[in-house]
Amino acid sequence: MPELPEVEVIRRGLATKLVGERIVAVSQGDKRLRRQAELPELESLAGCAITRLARRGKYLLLRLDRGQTVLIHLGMTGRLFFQTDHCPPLPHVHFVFHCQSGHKLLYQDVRRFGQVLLYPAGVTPPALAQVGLEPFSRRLTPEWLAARTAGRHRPIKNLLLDGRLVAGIGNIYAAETLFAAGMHPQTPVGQVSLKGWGKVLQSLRRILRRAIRAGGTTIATFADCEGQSGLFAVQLRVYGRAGEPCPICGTPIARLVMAGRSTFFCPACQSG
DNA sequence: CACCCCACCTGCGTGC
DNA sequence: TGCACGCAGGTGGGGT
Repeated sequence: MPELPEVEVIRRGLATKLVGERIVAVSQGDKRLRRQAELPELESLAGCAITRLARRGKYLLLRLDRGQTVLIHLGMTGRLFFQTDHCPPLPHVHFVFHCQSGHKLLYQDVRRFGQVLLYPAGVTPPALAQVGLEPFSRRLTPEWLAARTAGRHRPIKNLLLDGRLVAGIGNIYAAETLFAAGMHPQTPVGQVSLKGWGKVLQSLRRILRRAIRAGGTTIATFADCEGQSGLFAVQLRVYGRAGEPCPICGTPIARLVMAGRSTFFCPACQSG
C-alpha cells in the first residue's frame, strides 16, 4: 500500500488529532507482525503525551514527551485509523492505542509485513540509519545522483526502489516517475546524463507532490486515518495499465518483471 | 561492494 | 462449485 505520499497523508491526518494527546493504554492482537515491540514495552507508554509526528522515507515516527519514539512501518497492507464508535470488531487489528480523549488509534495489517517498534529516549532507531535522502531534500541534486551512480550498471528502476539512496519511492511512483521523465526502466544508471537526472528528479518531485495533494493512491486498501480513499489512482499513467494505450502516444503499455516486481512503461515514449 | 532472489503473509481474481 | 495459480503498494537477510 504505502509509499511516501501515502505515509505523508497518514502523518498529516494523525498530527491534527494526536499532537498533545495522551496515551492511556496499549493493547495487542494475537498474531505477530514481522517485527514488533513486546506489549510490556508498549504499555510503558501509558501516561505519555504525543508531541510530534514525523516521517522518514516510509517510516512514521510518533515522538513522546519522555523522549521515546514509536516507529511504525506499514509494510504492504498496514493501516492506521481511528476507531469509530459502535463499529463491529475488525479483523487483523494488531495494536490499539487508547487515548485520554477517548480516541482509539488502530493498527491493522492483513499481511503482517509491517513494523511497530518502540525506542527509548536518546536511541535512534537503527532502521533509520539505512534510510537515504528525502526526495525533497536540497542535498538531493542531479550532481549527487550522478556521482553516486557513476560507473554502475544497475537499472534505474531498481535504483529508485533502493531506499538507501533516495527514500520513500515504491513500485508505483518509480514507474510513474520514469514515464514522466521519458526514461526506460532498464537504463543503466551509469549512462544517465546530468540532464537526465535533472529530469528524473523534477518528475519525481512533481508526482509525489501531486499524489500527496490527491490524498495518496488507493489501489485496493489504502485509506487515510479517517478512512478516506486516496484519489491519485485515476492519475496513474502506466502503473497497472499493461495493454492499455499510452496516454501520450497510444502504444500499448508494456509490463516487465524487474527485481521480482512488475514494471510498467511505454516502449515508445520511454526509449531513452 | 554491487546486485539479485526469496522469504515473509493473506486475500482476491482468473481460468480450468 | 472448487481448486490451483499468479499477483499485490514492503523490507531485509543471504547468496553470487
